[in-house]
Amino acid sequence: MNLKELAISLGLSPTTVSRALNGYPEVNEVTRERVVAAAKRHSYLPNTRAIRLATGRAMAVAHVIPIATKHEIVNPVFADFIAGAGETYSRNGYDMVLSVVPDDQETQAYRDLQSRGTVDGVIVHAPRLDDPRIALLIELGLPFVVHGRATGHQSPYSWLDVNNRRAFQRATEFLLDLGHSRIALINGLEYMDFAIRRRTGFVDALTARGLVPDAGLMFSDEMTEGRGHRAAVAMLKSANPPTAFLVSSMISALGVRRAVEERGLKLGRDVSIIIHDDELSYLRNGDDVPIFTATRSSVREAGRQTAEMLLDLIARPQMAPQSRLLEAELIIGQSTGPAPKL
Amino acid sequence: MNLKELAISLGLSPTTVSRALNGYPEVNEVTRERVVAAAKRHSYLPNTRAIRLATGRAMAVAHVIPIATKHEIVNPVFADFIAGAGETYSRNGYDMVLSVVPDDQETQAYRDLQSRGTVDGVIVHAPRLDDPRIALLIELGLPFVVHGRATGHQSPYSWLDVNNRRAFQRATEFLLDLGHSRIALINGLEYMDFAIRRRTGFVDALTARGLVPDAGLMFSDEMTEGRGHRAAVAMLKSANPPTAFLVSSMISALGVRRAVEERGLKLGRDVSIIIHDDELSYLRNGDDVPIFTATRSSVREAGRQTAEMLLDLIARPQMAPQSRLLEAELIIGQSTGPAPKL
DNA sequence: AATCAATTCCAAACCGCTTTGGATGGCAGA
DNA sequence: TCTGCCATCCAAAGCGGTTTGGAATTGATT
Repeated sequence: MNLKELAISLGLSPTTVSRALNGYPEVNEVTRERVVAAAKRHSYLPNTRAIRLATGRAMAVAHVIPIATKHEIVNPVFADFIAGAGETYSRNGYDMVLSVVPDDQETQAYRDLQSRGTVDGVIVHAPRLDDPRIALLIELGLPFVVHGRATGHQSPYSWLDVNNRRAFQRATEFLLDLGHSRIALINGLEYMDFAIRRRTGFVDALTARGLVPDAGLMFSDEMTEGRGHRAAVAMLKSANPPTAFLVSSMISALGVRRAVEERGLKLGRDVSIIIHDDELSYLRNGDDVPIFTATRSSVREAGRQTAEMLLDLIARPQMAPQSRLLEAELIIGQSTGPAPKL
Repeated sequence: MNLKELAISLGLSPTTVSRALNGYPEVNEVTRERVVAAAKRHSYLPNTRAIRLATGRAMAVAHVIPIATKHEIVNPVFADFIAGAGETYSRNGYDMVLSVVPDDQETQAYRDLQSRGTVDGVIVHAPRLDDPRIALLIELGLPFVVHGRATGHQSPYSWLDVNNRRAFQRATEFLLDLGHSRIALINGLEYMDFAIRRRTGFVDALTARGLVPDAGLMFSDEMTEGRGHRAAVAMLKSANPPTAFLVSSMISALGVRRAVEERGLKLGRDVSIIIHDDELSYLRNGDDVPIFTATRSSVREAGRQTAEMLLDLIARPQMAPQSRLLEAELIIGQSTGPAPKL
C-alpha cells in the first residue's frame, strides 16, 4: 500500500493525504482523522526511500569505523557508545549507518558519504593527535561531532569529551593524599588524544607536589588484559616498585590486578589501583559496591549526548560549533588504601 | 554535480550517461570512456537516495539491537560480529544500518523496516529458545539470516552457527581424558540458544562416560567477570570442589581464574579451565601461545559469512534457506593439565 | 540499390513521496 | 449583490536516478 493507493481508496488526492499525515494545517480536521484511521487500518507507512529523495534529507547519520589492516582491534568502548547514540537516533526517527572501512580508505569513505548524500552527518570516533579527519569534514561541509578532541587542531569544531586531564589529575591527587609516591600509569596508546590528556593530568598532579614523573612507571600500549598484566608484572618486580597504579581501562586493570595478586599482594592494602571506568555494560565495576576506585563516566551517555548534538547541528546547519565537556566522577571502591608503611 | 548536469556537460542524454557508468552494453566504448573520465574529473557519484527509489532496492541491511529495559547489557561479542559483517557489506556496496530499539518495540521495528522499505534484509542476533522473531520475519517476507539457531522453531530458515554442542562435548571429553571427573560448567543465560546447546554437549559427554551431571556444578548467568568469579568462589569452597571448569566466555573466565588464584591454586596444575574463545579483538587469548585451552571460533569471521549469506539471499529471493555450521577448533593452552592426584 | 539487423543514442515514463501554485466554494463584510 | 478572505482540496512539478520503447545511423547482405 502506497500513498497513491491510499489516496484513491479515500477518494482524496495524494497531496491531501500526505498533508493530513504530516500534520499540515490546510486540511480539515475531520478529513485528517479519516486519513489517519485509514492509514492505520491498512498499516500504511510512507516509503523511506521516497521521502529521502523528495525531501533531500537522508534522515540518517553515519559512524565510520576504520579497520586497521595491521593490528585490527575493535574498540571495546565502541559497542556501548553506539548503543547510546542509537537510542537517540531511534527516538528521533533517524537511522544509524555503520561504515566499516579499511583505514587507508577512510578519507574516501567520508567523501562518498557526502557526495552520494547517504547521510546528513557523521560522528568521528577515537580522535588522534592532529587528526586529519576534522579538516576533511570541514572542507566537505558535512556536519559532524567528534567524540573526544584532537589536540593540535586549530579551527573550531563540535565535540563532546570527558575531562580526561582533570579526571586523572584528581585520581593522582587522591593517591598522593593517601601517601603514595610511586604511582604507575598504565595508559592507552599515546597517539590517541584521550591518552595524551590523561598522561598530562597525571604528570601535572605529580609535578604540582614536587614529584618528578618516573618514565619507568609510565606505560602506554593497547588496553588489553594481557598487556596490563605484563606491564604490571615488570614494574612490580623492579627494585623500586610502585605502590599504586592508575589504569586507563577496566580491561587492562583486570590484568594489573592479576599481577598484583600473583605476587601475593593484597589490593587496597599493599597496592592501590584506580581505573577509568567507562561503565561498559558487560564489565560492571561491581554490582553494588564498586570494586575498583575509579574515575567514572558513562560512555553510553556520551553516545546519547553526542548524537543529540549532531542532530541539533543537522537541524541548524549554520549554528556555531558546540562543545560539551563531561566531568568524570571519582568514586571510591575497595582497590585503594593508604600507602603501605615501609 | 548530478547526472543531468554531467550529461549536459558532455552533450549526451542522462540515459546514455547512466548506462555508460553502469556498464550496459548499448553504449559505444569510446563514449563510455569519455563519460567515465568526465565523471571522475567532476568527482561525480550518483545520489544514493535516487538510486534507491529508482531501483526499488535499499542496498542496505539492518541489524536490530534490542535494548533490554531491565538489565541492559550490550553483548560484548556484538562489536566484533558487526565489524566482520561490515567488511562484507562495504565490499559489496551495501550499507549497514543499526536499529537500537527497546526490546518491547522489536516487533514493530521489524514491521517498520519492512513496510517502509528501509532495508533489503536483516540479521537476527542472539536467538533464544522458540524465538518469535523467526516466524515474524517469515510472515513479513523480509529476507533474514540468523546468527545462531532457535531450538524449537519448526519451519526452515537461514542460519549460521557454531557447533556449540560438539565444541563443548569435545572440551568435556578432553577434560575427562585428563582424569577430571568433577567438572563445572559456567554457562551463559540458558534462555539463549547457544547456552542450551553448550550444556547439552557438556551433559552428553559426561553421560557417555557414565557420569551423572551435578547440578551444583552447573551455573548459568550473564557472562561477566564478576559473576564468573562469584560462581567459581562458591564452587571451590564447597565440600567436593571441581577440578576443572568449562567456561562459556573469556570474560567470565577471567573471573574464574581470579577465584582459582585467590585460593592459592595453580591453573593447569590444581585446576583446569577451558573456555570458549570468540577471538574478540580486544580480548586475545594470549599473543602467541594461548593462555587458556579453548574451543575457538572467530565471531568476526562468523559476521563476515553471515552477511555474505544474507546478500546471497537478497540477490536470489526464491532461494531455499541456507545454513552453515562452523566447527570450533579445540586449541591447547596452558590452563589445562591432568587431574590432581588425591 | 534496397533490405535488414546491429549499433548507438535519446525522450519520456517511472519510482513514491513532498511541495508549489492554484482552484473552488462558503461566508462575512460592505 | 458583490467583493474579498478563509478554509479546503487538488494538479502538476519536482527530487535524481533507472529503464522502457523507440529512432537514427551504420554496415552487411542480397
